Amino acid sequence: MSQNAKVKVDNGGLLRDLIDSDLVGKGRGGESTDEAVLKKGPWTSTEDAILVDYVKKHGEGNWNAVQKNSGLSRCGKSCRLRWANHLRPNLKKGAFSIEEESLIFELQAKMGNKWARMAALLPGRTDNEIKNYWNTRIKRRLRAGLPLHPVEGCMQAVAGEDQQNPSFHEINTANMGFLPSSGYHSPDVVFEGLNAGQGFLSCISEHDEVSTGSLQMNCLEPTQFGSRMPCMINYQRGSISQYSSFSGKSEDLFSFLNPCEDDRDEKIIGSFGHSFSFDQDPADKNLLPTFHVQGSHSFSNGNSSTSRRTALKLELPSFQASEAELNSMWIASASNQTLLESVDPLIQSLPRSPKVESEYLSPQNNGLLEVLVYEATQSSTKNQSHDKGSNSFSQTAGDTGGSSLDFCETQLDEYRDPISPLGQSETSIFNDYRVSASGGSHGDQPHADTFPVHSAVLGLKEDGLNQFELREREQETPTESIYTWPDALLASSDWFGQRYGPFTGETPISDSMAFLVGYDLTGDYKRTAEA
DNA sequence: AAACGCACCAACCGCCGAACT
DNA sequence: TAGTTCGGCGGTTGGTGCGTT
Repeated sequence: MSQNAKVKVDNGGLLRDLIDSDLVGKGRGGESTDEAVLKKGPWTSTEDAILVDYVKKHGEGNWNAVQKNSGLSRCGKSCRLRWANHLRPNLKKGAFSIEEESLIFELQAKMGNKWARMAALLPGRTDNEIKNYWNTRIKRRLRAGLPLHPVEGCMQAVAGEDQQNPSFHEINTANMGFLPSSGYHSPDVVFEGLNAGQGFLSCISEHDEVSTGSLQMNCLEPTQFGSRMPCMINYQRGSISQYSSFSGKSEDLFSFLNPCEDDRDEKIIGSFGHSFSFDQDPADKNLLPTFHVQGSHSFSNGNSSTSRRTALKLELPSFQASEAELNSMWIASASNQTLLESVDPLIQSLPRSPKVESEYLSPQNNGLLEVLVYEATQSSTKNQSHDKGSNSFSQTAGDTGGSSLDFCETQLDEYRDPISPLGQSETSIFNDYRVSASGGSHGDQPHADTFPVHSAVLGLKEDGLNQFELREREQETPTESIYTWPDALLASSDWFGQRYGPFTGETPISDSMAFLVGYDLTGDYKRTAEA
């Protein structure tokens, strides 16, 4: 039986068009052959109809049989791809929703380019779709000189991965979307002479001897933000110079922090993949340096002394950032009352709902999510509506029941597993926020200046915000905490404040974020800018 | 109006692992 | 156990439409 005849049997009338066309059974010379040259190129509606019809009859799978049984001059792979990406039911067409985009960021930061796995967590989306989206986004961001991931997202994700994989550099470059080395080399020393008020180190308490404004970032070049792990440094109250003894080793791995003016010759040395903390002995006031392997999440917050203390956790970018961008990042945090110190206590007070962490609080979302919000608000609201609970971040953690992404929770659990590095990566940012038991009586009180920003990024529910704000306004004394810098601050200082201009009530970002969290950010941003 | 660049998307290609013989 | 087949995955390419110059 000729191939065309077989086709007629399986597909009936559908075949007539196909037979008349040049799709089936024609070789290069146009003559029909039993060994037809498989067609390439775009699929026609006729071919689609044939494939759909075939799958309806025979089900998915055994794709190589499609060509034999249906007469489609397409290879099995092509059939499978066409079915999976375009013809199968329940495919979701159209632009990605903000919810989906944020999930893609999170998943990409965790998984790398595991598009198929991501697609499994995004109902109706295909791996090809996600891949295209990401690649397009990468191009756009690279051209704009923007990081592919929010800082913390990279850090946390890679930090977790690094615990398992001995070569986190590979993970970084492979999974985190770093710039190619041709454009930005990845030096061992990736963070040097950070300038306070310019970027990633804005989490220093105002009442510490090392104020935010006393830090100097001497060198901020894109090349210095190579594909490396973030540098995390915890220090306690006291001059940084006290810790200069730590600078002796592995300088090639260490980055340097020059605490400016009065401490210019003194450095905090941190290494990527590791962290130092300086635990103060309450008895002799000596600082007891401790070394923590990053990923252990055993920063000094866990066993902090009761003495008055301030801690800095420096989380350096593991990806490229333009100087201008970095500069802008610092601006918002240049004041004594930094964004970071303000919002960090908030994190400590965040509800620890896994759902919240997953859907809203994921470090991987921070930063880019704001951009997404911005872009979304700029382009259209086609994917969002205020009362569209299933697709809105304004919903609370407990309100996500209708979300199409709910089912992802189960599969995402593997990434939350506290044993899993992924799980750690997701939760560590929160675990690291601890308030000193003594000292300020209100150590758990967040600063009102910026926590709404943080909350916005983190997706806190409105009533929580108001509670925080009320408490904050009742107690204005500075907090004593181990400050960790969430990437949300990047978002607030850079993505919001600079890239899109100072926050005003009219900015699309503030509006959109207010929309997302049901909170008016205007006043908070104004305060921050004025600080 | 034409040329150009860019974004987006669909599809292909090569590799790999699992299943099967 | 080795070879083959098949399906899946990720990287890449090519086509198309749109905006800009």
